Amino acid sequence: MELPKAYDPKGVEARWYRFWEEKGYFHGRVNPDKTPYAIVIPPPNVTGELHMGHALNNTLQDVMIRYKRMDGFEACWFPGTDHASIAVHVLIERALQRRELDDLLEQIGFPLPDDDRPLTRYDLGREWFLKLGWAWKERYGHKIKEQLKALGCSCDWSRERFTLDEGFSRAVLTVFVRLYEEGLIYRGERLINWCPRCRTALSDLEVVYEETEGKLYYVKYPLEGSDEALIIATTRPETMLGDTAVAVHPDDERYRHLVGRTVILPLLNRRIPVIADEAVDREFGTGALKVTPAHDPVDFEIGERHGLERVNIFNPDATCNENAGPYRGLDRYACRERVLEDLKAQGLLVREEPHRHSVGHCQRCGTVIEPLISEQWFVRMKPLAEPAIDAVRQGRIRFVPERWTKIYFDWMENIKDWCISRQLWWGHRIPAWHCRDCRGITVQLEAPQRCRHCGSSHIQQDEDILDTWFSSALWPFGIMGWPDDTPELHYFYPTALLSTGPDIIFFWVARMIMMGLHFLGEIPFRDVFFHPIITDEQGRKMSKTLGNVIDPMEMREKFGMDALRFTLLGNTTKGQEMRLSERDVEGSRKFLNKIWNAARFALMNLSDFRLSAPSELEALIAQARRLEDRWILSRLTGAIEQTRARLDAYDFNLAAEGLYGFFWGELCDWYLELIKPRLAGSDAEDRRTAQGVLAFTLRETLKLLHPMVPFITEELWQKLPSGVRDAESVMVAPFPRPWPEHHDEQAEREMDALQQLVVAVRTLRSEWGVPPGRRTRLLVRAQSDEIERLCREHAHYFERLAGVEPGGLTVGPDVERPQNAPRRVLEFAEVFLPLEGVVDVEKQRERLLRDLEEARRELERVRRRLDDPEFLQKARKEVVEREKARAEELGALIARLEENLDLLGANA
RNA sequence: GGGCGAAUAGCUCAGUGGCAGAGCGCCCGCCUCACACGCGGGAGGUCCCAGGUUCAAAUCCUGGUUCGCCCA
Repeated sequence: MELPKAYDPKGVEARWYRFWEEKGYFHGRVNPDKTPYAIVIPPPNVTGELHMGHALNNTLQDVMIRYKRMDGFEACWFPGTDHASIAVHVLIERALQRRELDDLLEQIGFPLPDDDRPLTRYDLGREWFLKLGWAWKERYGHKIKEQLKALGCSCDWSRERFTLDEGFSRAVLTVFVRLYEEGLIYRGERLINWCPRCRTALSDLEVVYEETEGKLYYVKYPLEGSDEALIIATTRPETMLGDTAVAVHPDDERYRHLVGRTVILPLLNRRIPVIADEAVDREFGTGALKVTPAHDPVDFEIGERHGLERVNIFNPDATCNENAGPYRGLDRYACRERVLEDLKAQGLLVREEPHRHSVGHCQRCGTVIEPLISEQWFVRMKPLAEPAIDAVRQGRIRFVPERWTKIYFDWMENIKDWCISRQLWWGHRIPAWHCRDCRGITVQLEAPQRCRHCGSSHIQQDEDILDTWFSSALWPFGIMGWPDDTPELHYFYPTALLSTGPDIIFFWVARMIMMGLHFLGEIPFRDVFFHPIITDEQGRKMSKTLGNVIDPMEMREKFGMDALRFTLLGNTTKGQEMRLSERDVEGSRKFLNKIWNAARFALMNLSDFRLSAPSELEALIAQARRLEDRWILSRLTGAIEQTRARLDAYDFNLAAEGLYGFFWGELCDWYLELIKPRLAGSDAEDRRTAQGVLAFTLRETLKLLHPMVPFITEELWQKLPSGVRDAESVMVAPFPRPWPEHHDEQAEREMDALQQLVVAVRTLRSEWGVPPGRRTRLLVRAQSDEIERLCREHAHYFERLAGVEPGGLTVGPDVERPQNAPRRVLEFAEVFLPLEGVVDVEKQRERLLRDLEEARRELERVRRRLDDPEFLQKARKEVVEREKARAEELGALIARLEENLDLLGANA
């Protein structure tokens, strides 16, 4: 069988994905004979495209699910997408404004205006907008799914869900109704975060604060019936139009006499009281605070405590309303300018100074948030949070890396009620009906005919929809068919793992835990893995505006998806940041090419290798006696143990690096090189043994690698001689288990010594400029019989790997150094490489001196330890023994180095 | 303002009490019959700083410096 010289992933990937899918390997069944292992995907936004964060997170999940599937679990990865209410609104509304959606609008039959003026969602109205949303989803919603497939994700697509689907929506509404009935959802007037662009309320989490260069304005508020005035400091002078008090700290001597007096609010000439409240920061500004309960969270609370009036001065789009008097109709920033001008004109603006402060912005559209009094729906979080805290505290749910648990506790223990209503359309409409007659609210699953309280038929459904995260919180069980009592829920819930970015620990992870515990009485997942955030080489977040985005699909095009996957895995540490560069992906491609070529070499040498059954293979390797065979099998079983342990601990980088090192550094660099003569040789039995060990090692290694690099491993698997394969696809082959009988410490020790000797010879050759083709003799002065025997028995190693001529090895305890033979001194042996021609004595002396110095330094350190009675007394016995042995070795090494230096002077 | 984390080779990072590591990059030599996406060899370190604990500290503790993230 002839394979191309280089691995070309094009075509391979799509072909095998289709193969797996058609075989039904991705499907997870309710199967009582097996232990379930389930993962639910963090649902990507339906209109989104695969970015590097998706690629990372879904690679991690795919690795785990493939690993567990191969390892005998009933694995099921539940996929789906999220309707992403606000994100979709922002996208669609922006496109409407640019009139980029006219074809879709036409398609759904919306009567387009004749001109090309920008459209808003209000031009369409709710019904048309929803139609447009679905049409949009139809057109773009498949993209991300196709990209996940390109990534290799082995999701059970037969279980795919969309959060706005009928079934899932029922789960969402059911949860709403039940929480309402339990008193855990209420409606009330509160100060909320308002996005004037999206024209909706937001939860606290959806506000991102940014440090902004602003100004602090000092404004005079005259005292009634006096020439005196209080000076307040504010960053938002326009909100003074809504002031209903001025507050000072009760212990502030400067102002104590003013408490209870009245000041005249400038511009509007409203009389407002001076009050005392402990919330006032005496150090800030003048220590006197203007109080605007309707537009500031702190002021709101002060207002609550003092029964102050709440004057809302803004419309939903952040223009001023009638309460702003003469400023009515102005945008909030224009209003600020006018207020400042007017204050200045009246001599009430004392001064202004630069001031850095943080300003809240809408997470989705970036508009500055307006704190606003408004009637909204809230979830009472405390009762839900308590069991969720316990679940993590008791270790029923484990966070990896562990440090995130503290962050979780901090947030959960100070949790605030959650504003869940949104004044948007794309989402789950709140199942509440308001009665026009009695003002009562009827909350139920199906649309009622009459008000539950007064029986009136004048009822109207609440206009608002639910926060997208409200539905996401139900994902782990909603995806399994809840509220119906499905077999999937019994079998796959709780899931084994949730993998996600730490940026949504509160948004999503915490809320899933709360909802899962509340509605199913059980945690939604046992482990939560928080992966690092991907940045560019300089540690900057990837963003379109910065232009530093690395596109996964482009990487696939250039290097293949396996290369991208392997790169991501190799960089998945337990840190919080992952710097990614295209160069890394290129490096992974080289590894894949290495795999390809090693397999190519193996397959070329296995073309005549026939087996009746895989069991015959195991019998064959069981009798392998040669050192390199025993060694590679021992290393293989070590790699198996290690890979399992590392994957189980979510040490993805270590798992990837470990396999990289085993495959390249051991299998390719040493084993393949060592068996070449046997494969080409005439000893049929020996050849067959080598073939067997090779076939076995390759087969098991492909399995080990498969979860990480599924495509290339399947491609190669299918080329294995048929008797070697123990499954029709590597994806369903049994994941390797360590073979204790393959553990062979002696083989590893011996091989290590031989490797050191070979490297020593190679180093000499390289340093002395011996041409690669030139063969030499080699003399080894062995420290022990064991080493002597080892060298004698494996003389062919030196011939094969170190350019030693056949029969050119001399080994013994007292081998004399020939003239003009550079040497290398190891701890257990000395090697001499006789070279014809002139040897550079100086070069040789330098090298020996350097080694000698290092050895002396090291011995000094070891001696200091051994001379210390406390060390001898307190250190563990094996440590002391090791140090003693080491001192001896080093002593011998130094003696030999010194002797060699003397000889150099004497006979060179 | 509060919290969390990081600092180790030129770069990206592993290493968590007992001999300082990997990949990439760099330098030297090679198309050696799987692979130049390769092979062989090499150079390169104040493990951020200062104290402390310990027989022993890159590793544990305290303080500091710088950077990153989260919360208010």
